[in-house]
Amino acid sequence: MNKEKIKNKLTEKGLKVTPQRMFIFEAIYKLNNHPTADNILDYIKDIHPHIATGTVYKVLNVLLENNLIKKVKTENDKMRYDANIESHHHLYDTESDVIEDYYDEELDKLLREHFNTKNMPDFKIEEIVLQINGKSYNSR
Amino acid sequence: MNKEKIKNKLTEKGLKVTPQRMFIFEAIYKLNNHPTADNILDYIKDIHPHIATGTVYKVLNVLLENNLIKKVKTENDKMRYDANIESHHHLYDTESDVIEDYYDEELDKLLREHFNTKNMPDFKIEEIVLQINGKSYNSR
DNA sequence: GTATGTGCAAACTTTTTGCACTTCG
DNA sequence: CGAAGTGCAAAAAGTTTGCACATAC
Repeated sequence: MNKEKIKNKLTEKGLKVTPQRMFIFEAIYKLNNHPTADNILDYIKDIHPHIATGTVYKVLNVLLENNLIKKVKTENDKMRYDANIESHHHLYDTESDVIEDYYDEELDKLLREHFNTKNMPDFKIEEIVLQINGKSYNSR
Repeated sequence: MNKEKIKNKLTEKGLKVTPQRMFIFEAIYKLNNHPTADNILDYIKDIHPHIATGTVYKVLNVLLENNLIKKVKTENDKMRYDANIESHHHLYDTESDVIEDYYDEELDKLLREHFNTKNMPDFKIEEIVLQINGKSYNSR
């Protein structure tokens, strides 16, 4: 995700393009492992020591309100942010607290079919997110 | 869930049965709509005004560590507690922040079958929780 | 030029901690 | 009786807010 694209995303939403917004938004892409506000703050403050904590939170909230990023929460964990706004599922490693994105079109199709036949008159589904808890054996 | 059963659950885990633990645990059952710590505190303090906030948090953490209750988290929301430790899914009303439990054996079977055929060598699944986001039209 | 955004510090909310005292088993 | 639990108040985390100043458009 390059600077030009990030700039366009801000402009499309009618948001002013400020340096702070640019590098905070970039940071979420770079820290692609569902960073916490704290991760983002650390990363940013290394490069731009003068940024205010309040500004980072304000920018995160503006990006959230404009659907440019998402929030992710898991049990035993604080709020995290995700620059990946496509619909996707999460593999959650219960030991390390690492969240990995999980895509599975076949599964999504299965779910769509299941809930189409299922009659749920009281609830209008907008989105289904699977949280798959377990242990990851990734060599990292 | 009666007092005797709650008492047994504590004893089985080798936990001392104190009045505080009894009525905090009971409160989570009674406030069955995935209460926050704050909901629990309000409820308890009405009946037992002398209980300390710290004690409630300590008891909640003891119950969690002993798998007697679960935590539930959603985006845009604070931590909640759930006395229902059976595996189940959640219908999350994005407008009202209400979480309803959702059971669907057929769906669980579908998921089991799907992930059995799916080869995921790097990940050992322990539990799958669907968060179904949408709008509830429940007459309440 | 003006609406919008930022920096800063203070405040707020939620949760944890340390320690003396109390209670369960 | 001794280990474990509770009460209290202080502190730690995480996040929000208000307002003067700065900047994008």
